[in-house]
Amino acid sequence: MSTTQGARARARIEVTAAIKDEARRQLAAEGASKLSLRAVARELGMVSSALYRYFPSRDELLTALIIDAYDSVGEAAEVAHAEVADAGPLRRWIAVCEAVRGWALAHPHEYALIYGSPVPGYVAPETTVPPAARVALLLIGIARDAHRSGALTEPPLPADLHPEAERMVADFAGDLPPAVAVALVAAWAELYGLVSFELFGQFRQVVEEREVFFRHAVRRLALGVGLVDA
Amino acid sequence: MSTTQGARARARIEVTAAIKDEARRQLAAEGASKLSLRAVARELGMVSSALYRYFPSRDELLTALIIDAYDSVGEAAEVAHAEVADAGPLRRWIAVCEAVRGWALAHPHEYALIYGSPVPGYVAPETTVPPAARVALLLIGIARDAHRSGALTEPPLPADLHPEAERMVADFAGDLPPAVAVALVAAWAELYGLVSFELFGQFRQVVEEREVFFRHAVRRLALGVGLVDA
DNA sequence: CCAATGCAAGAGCGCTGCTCTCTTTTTTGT
DNA sequence: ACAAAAAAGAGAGCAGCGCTCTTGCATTGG
Repeated sequence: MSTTQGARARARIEVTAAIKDEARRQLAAEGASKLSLRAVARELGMVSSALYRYFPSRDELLTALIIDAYDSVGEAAEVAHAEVADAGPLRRWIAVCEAVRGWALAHPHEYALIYGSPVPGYVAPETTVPPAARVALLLIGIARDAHRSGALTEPPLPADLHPEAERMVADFAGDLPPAVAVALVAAWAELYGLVSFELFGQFRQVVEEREVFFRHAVRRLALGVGLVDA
Repeated sequence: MSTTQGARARARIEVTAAIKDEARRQLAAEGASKLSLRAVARELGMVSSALYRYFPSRDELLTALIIDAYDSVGEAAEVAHAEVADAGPLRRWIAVCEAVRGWALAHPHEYALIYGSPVPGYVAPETTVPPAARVALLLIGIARDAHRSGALTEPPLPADLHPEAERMVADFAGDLPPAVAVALVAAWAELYGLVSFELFGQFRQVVEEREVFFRHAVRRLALGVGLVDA
């Protein structure tokens, strides 16, 4: 039934994809704020108003690109992780972090779109949540495996964070120790601090050997979570 | 001579300030991308073209706001630090970090302007460097004081980062141990990762008790730099 | 076969940053 | 003191933007 459900439906899918492709091209070339519906339409040989049959607004188009970007960085991290799936937790952690950094350097504007300042007044719809969680799930998985195999030393946790930590465990950290859940969330945010500072130019004239610096920094993040040196 | 160097010069200073004030108002209200020269001029009762006598372009106006924002967060951090100047390094570190977070929560759009995605194609001019360094200098100063008083344990530093670390020390870290300089830079970036994730909504449904979580996280950052528990 | 639907096109609204020209006002040099 | 020069404001205008509305055409399903 879905094989050939009319030339119209097929054309719609193709045009939608073409719009996203061209929009992604412009995004990569000039950045989100220069992404123009009219320019996309022009490049595709259609008139601007026709584009509204596919995306009800510029924000909706951006949302589609955001989801794709989350999926793209998530997949890059998953692929890099799969390549060292048999290695120790520390090695896997570093592989995921370096994959995120590599993807960010290769797709700076898409990175800025998802981890930079949110478009003003724009609230990400629920649809973006699952793809956004892919990298985080990888990191959680690494910690969980380490925990199961005994290669995890619990970091300290102050008393006033116990309730919060328990909630995190119940919500998404599964069978991880609460202190590890808290440390993971912090390390996750700190990882993006490192990537963002490099990408947004804050390391200019401060860090030169960015590759080795990053590797060292994320290694220390892993140690902070409790992953032991393998 | 500079007391009354003509009504014209004084008027120019006042008008320039009024433009920046109104622009900051709009920035705080709607965000950088909605800041409009025409709207600023309208609000000030002038015509849009007149504004170009004071700022040659929208980007230049934004740059002025960026510098002010760096100074604003820098001063907030310095004030908070001065209030606990006699305390131990850890306490001072936490005070600075919490001041940054507090400022960011109070001025989200200005924070996004300086630490979010850079305006596409926009490269910050050299003028922005000194104000941007104020917070970093505070953190360096805390580490230096701790080092002098012996309250600093050197973190580990892999061999391949030694040259980079030496360069950092020569460039801006003064008499700090190289390993501390590297750890400081990383902690600095990680601090902004924590603040950005909270501000840009990545902690939604993940971290609820953001205040205590943040305090704990930056405390661990300080420990990672080598500041010892006082 | 024909009515209903989907889609593209075009015109148009109000907004934007920015430039150019023209007039008025203030400062400066002789 | 007065003319030349510099600075500032006003207004029109250009090209671009997101978005809406109406109109004609093609495809589709009953």
